[in-house]
Amino acid sequence: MSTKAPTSSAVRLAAETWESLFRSQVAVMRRLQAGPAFKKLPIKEYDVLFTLSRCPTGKLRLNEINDHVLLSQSSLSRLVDRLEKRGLVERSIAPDDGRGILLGLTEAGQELQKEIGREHIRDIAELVAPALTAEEQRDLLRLTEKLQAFVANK
Amino acid sequence: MSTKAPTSSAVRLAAETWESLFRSQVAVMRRLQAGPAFKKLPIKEYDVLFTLSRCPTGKLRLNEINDHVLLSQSSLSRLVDRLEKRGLVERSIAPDDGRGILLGLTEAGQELQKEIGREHIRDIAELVAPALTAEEQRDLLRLTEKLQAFVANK
DNA sequence: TCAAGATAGATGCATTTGCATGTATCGCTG
DNA sequence: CAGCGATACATGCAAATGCATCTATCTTGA
Repeated sequence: MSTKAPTSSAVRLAAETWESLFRSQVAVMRRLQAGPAFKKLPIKEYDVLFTLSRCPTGKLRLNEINDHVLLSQSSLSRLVDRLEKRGLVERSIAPDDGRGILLGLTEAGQELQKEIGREHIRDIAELVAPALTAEEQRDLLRLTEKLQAFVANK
Repeated sequence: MSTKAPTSSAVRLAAETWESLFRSQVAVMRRLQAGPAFKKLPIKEYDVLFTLSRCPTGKLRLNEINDHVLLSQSSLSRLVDRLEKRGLVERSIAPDDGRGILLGLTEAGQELQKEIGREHIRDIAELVAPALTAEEQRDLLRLTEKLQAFVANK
């Protein structure tokens, strides 16, 4: 395996790249979460509904969801409590693992996700589409996917 | 001014791009904040020290700092309280605006920032540098800067 | 120049978060 | 197959966060 020391310029480039990725995410997120759609439901809670809506089976384990969001396990547990109290999701015991909890959207949860989602995707498009050409967006998509894939397997 | 309606594929591309940018940020941030350096100081508090350390004058207004972080004004105010109580920063009144507060690093704040910064930049490099080539990193840097610049002036 | 609205930052209070820990189930090993 | 460490999720509690509001200062316009 390769263990050559990184040059200081390589370290600097990586740091600047991350810094810029991070700040751009902050700038975009700030705008998005200020949108009127997120008066109904905080964006972090929406994100869980969204994640469930994208899942082919319609149900996900809490630990799988936890990998997608920047929240501790206990915070996610209580966030799901809130969603459940509002009747937007339902917990059920994972059939293949008695410790696990499967989370699924209720009818009301699906509807609210779609409703917020329509506004949200419009806000995203207004912010991102005019900032970068289609080709630049495809590049950015590819690079962030590659970065994420690497980080996930480490 | 141009007001042509975006095509649905353009909307979809923008949404996927943002989603990927966001998830990659979550994945990287999760790793970074788990680093041992952030036992000493939470990453959000470090970020304020870092921002101050990068500033040519060494001092910044609270509202300027607030633009860089994903925190409400009141949360930043109290975060700065904590930093001040630990002797890492000092508040002073902005000379040109009696309402404004200038924040600067103390000696101890500079030292702690450098100390954490050394570990932090190493973690970043270990995560980002092997994931993307130097050219890819330069592309990602350029694209996220462009996105951020657009969002900032909107 | 002074009154009215705007802006910067601080603070009370309810909500959200994370850490440490608890409970239950799983999987492995002897 | 019994026991023991590991894993999944929940919960008590202290700390952090955001919203609404407050105070102080600035800016504008009559």
